[in-house]
Amino acid sequence: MFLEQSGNRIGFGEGFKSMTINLKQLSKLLKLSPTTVSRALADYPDVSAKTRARVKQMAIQQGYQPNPVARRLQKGKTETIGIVITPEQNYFSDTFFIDLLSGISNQITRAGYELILGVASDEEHEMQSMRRMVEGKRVDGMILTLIREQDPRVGYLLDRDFPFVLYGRTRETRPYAFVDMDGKQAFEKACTYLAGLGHRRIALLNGEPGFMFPVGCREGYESGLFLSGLELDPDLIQEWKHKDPSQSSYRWTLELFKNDNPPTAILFQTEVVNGIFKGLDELNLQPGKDVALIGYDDLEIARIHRPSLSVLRPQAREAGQRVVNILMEVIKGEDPGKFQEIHQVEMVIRETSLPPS
Amino acid sequence: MFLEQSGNRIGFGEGFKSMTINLKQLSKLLKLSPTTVSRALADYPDVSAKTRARVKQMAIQQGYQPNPVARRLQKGKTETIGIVITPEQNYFSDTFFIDLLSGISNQITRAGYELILGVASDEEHEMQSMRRMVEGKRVDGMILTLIREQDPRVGYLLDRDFPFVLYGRTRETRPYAFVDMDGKQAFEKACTYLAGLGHRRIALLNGEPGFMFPVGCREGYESGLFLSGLELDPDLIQEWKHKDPSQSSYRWTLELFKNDNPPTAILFQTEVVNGIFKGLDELNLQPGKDVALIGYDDLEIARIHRPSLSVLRPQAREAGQRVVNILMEVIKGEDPGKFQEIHQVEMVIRETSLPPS
DNA sequence: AACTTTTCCCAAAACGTTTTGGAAAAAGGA
DNA sequence: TCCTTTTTCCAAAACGTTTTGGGAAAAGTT
Repeated sequence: MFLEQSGNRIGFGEGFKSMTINLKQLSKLLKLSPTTVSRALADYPDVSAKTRARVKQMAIQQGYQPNPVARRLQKGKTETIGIVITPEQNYFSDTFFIDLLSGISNQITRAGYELILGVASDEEHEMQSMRRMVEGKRVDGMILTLIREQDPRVGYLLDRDFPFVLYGRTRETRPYAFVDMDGKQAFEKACTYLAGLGHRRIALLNGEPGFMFPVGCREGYESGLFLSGLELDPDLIQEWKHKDPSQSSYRWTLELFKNDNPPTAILFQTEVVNGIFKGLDELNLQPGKDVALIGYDDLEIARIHRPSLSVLRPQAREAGQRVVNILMEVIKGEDPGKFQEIHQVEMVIRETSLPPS
Repeated sequence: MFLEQSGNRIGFGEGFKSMTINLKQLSKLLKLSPTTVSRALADYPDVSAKTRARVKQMAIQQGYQPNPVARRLQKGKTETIGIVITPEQNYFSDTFFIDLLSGISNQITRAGYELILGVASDEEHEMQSMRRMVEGKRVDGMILTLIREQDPRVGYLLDRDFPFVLYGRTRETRPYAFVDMDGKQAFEKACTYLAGLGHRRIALLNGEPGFMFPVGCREGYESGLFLSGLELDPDLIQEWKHKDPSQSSYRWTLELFKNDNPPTAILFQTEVVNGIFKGLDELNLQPGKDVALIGYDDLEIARIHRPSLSVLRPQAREAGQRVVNILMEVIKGEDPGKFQEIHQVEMVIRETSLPPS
């Protein structure tokens, strides 16, 4: 009733004619069964060294590569990891995120997996894109970034026992796997460093509330003040908006110096350094000289600007690789609670962290 | 010899237990054959309206979604599109690229396809990542960006008749599909506009040679000068480097004004505006007042800066959507040569394009 | 009533792998 | 020599769809 399987078909209206060989054809060439060929390539011990070598050589010669789709069906795995990004939040354009993505992508490729990308315009589409991946059986695991304090994605994935790893943390009592930067320790370190230089009025221009990262920054800042015997002044803490980082940070910079007792140093995310520079410029204050600055993230601008910006430098690439390695373990069935990593952040002292004048 | 298929298996050491129903289970519930259920869901005419409705309702109620991996195997398609990005070139961090990616991703999702992402550190890994996708049968088509004048990727894909679409163009005689921005027309427009304001010395700070985009920019610039009856002065054309855009553009800005007869206007890619601002600042020249500026790409900085930057604004999102629609046609077997689109670029006049003082 | 056509459904094949459960052949042991 | 163990290979099943090629029942047509 049906034609004998012919391997390569001539496309009817199909642009691309596959030139590649499949397992059945390869096994015919070798006068072996598909079973044996498959097992030889997978280094099973029940195929003799001689035939294994013969199979491998022929496979290379013929350029054979197992069809990933067929393998996925048989293995019951998609061999695919999903990630959803939200460009609206002016986050994706940071080089640190690209580094993270780069680490993730390379490690995924190394594992023979695929990374599929969703781009969502807002929180709702972000969830929708993730659900498509999860409920549509399109991925084996998810990577989440830009974590909020209350993050519905985490609850969603925990509820259905779906493997995932956070880059960051959230408020959630159930155990889950994450890789996070130690923002607290970083800001504490920066704060005590500045205090050690003699600064007494240190300001914090923090990220938008609702996200988890600024929480750690603030904790570190407060702890740093405390350790240095400085008092916390609520007027010296401001928050910029994700919607327009430059604009809001610019305004807050001006605001900070309306204070009767203005700061001599500012801690912030490097992302908003342009707004700060602009504000200081307008106030005729020299960065580094009149006001010490330490930013979180070592962006290009930090190195290029004169004076160059002292920064806290998270190792995003390494973190990305860890995220993937952990996710692979979780997919294998390991307990996610075992994988909770907090990475140290190094401080790079450049030209904007001098003692107060 | 084998167990009757049981649908959901209990995972042994597997983290995630699929809670979803498959076609066979759904058909059993409906007391229909899998064939009929499959055809009902696909709106084949040979299933009665009544059962079709019944099937669809049950499918929704049970949350049935066909397993994409199984469908791909049967259909002989991966339903997947590949793209490789190279963060090193400081290109990926531009919002215009994010817009492009956003358009691409949304349109791909709409088609029920997947977007897989490769991140490559250099040209060699870029090719390697693409070959993995193509030769490993992991995608049905490729999207290429950041196109070089001589681009080996294009020849590679043409040679094996693999579907692809360029965002941009290259030097290649064989027909291929592309969507490009009309950089030539854009720069011509900006140039004649400035000339119309009375500018006689207009400089071009162009992108790195080797890439295709700067070629069009220069053509448009030269054509704009010609149309305005202005002579071309090679001293007014400089090129910045992808490696460090800010630094090189800063240096070239200083260089331009060492000229005996310095420019009164500069055309450039907005990407490097920080370098230019810094250079002008150092020369005590006010942007917009002393030197007119028009940048290509409407980045955040262009809107936020005071004075705000006049720009050429490519519609990256729309272009991304077109790239996907075209790629779908090419995958279907349409002649790629039919799809060669050049999109117009609008000019947004803001505060940096005044007549010379 | 006896054909012909249309409507509606389905069993089996196919996509290309990996895994299962032997089985034949070779080697070892008495 | 005969039995046991080890080595080496393989046929068939399974993954979950879609497509193929009917076929039975219902509806029209003479």
